[in-house]
Amino acid sequence: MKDFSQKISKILEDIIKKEYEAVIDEPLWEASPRQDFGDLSSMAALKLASRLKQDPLEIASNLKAHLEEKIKSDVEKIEILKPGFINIFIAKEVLLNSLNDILESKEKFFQRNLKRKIILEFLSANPTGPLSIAHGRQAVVGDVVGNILEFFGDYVVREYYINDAGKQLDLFIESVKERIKEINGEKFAIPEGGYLGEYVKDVANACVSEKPKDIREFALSYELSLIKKDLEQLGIHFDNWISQQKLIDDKKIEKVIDILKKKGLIFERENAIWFSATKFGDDKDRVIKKSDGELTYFASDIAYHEDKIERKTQQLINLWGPDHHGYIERVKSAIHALGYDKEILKVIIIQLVTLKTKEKMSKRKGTAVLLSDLISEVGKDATRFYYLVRKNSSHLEFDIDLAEDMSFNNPLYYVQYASSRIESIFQKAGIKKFDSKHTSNLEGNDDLAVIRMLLQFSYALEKAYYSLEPVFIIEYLKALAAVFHKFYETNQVIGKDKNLEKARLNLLEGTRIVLHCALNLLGITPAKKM
RNA sequence: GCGCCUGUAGCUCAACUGGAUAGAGCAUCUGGCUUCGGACCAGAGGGUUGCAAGUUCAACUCUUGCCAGGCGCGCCA
Repeated sequence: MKDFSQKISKILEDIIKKEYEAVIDEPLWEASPRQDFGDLSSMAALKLASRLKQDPLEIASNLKAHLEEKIKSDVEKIEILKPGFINIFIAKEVLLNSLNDILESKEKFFQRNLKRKIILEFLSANPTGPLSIAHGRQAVVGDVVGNILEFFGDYVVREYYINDAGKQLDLFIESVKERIKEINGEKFAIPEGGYLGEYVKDVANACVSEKPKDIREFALSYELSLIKKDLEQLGIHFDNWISQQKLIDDKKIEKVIDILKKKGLIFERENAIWFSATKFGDDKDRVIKKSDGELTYFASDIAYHEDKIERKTQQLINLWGPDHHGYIERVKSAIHALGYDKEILKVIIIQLVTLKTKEKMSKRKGTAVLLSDLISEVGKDATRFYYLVRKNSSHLEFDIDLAEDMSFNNPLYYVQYASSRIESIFQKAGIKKFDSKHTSNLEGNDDLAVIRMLLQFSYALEKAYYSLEPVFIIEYLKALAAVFHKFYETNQVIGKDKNLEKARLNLLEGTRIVLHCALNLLGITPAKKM
């Protein structure tokens, strides 16, 4: 079917080239793989019509004639509707062959081999406290985006940038030191703007019992280990942990400042060193070295991005919180100034997360709602699933009651229930192997509807891949589960007709393959029993 | 003041980047269990897509101006 879709776009291109090329100066559509072939042919007719100021119906019927000639055997019928839409109905044989292809190649049927090297930086939360529910969304979305990219064959490096230099960490360490004094019964005072959360006392207590030589180092690794523990709970793994302090120690920042200086993009004002960001599209010039001689966060971020690009990377993807959107142009202008294409960096802003049922959470005094509390409340799979149900740019309201609801109101259960039903039938049928020769016995509308839905997975993946929006996988899973439940309701699998039974077991196996593939991409374990 | 996100059915959200009668779930109402798991399925009602103009064969989608909510505009990170 993937081939079938490509076949049709190829044929359309050829027809257009032959018949209409003289009047078209630019390509009709970009080679965007995001549409199915029906839309593609309709678009061709409608867009041609608007370019040529001709009747779209006429163009559509011309295209139809050519298509019918080229792909007669693959198509049941082609129809033309009102303004100029072309509907292509795939022949049964093509559908059945596709199912057999899925049975044979499993998830490889849907994979690609794109082989871009991508550095995916996400989360990068300050190591000054436990992860919040907002961090959780960034972590899960980042992880799943990575899975989707890898599924299409990209080489993905998952990277966490540790802000272990600068004022925020200093303040945190000061706060810890004051808490240690408190534990030791000494006079103490949390500094202005310092950290007041209960968790600061946990670190302080650990310091008192472990007596580390370097409190700063100890507290930092203590917090990082808490973060890693939360991530482990969610099944998330980072390939690289990049230390900001190390970039400073390695003189990487001096290096990029030198480059910029040679380009005449650095100037001094009010005892500080500035970068002329406005020359590259930013709305203000930015400080790189403060008047007290310290480097800014921005300065090390320039060095960090330069470092990432220098690692022979074709694409940088950063996931940031909504408070960083003003920061995008700043970093891009620096990338541009260093002589790279600023489009190498793609930033995804992950919008805020709120809780619908806040009272349920076992909130610890003085802290925001923690990711770890959420995970222990609803579990890994539900946490991951509900973090993905909205577009990245939309606010997410996490409904804990719904996530815990053991009923069909809960879309995750709806999806998992489909998985359990399939497993249950397999068990009852005692099936071990699937033979594609039986597939030809499928003929009912419901059977074919399931196959069509299986093939739609390609388009869900395309959309998710090119938009970097995992939500399309979720939407697809819900649609697949709905089609399956509908099939299940009116069609018996195990029955007297053994040939049909074997054919339908093949159909269920195809469904299982796709279901598992989609759930695995989301990092959710498919249910066998519920 | 400037920038970003959001506004669609009573509620929570879709709508494949300008396409076909704006669709799902919840809630409401109706029907279906001697059937592989009813944690399901079939059906009904419910809309001036925040408001107002504009662009064209076609606008939830693009442009402009308003209205409402959220966030950001540091020599913080």
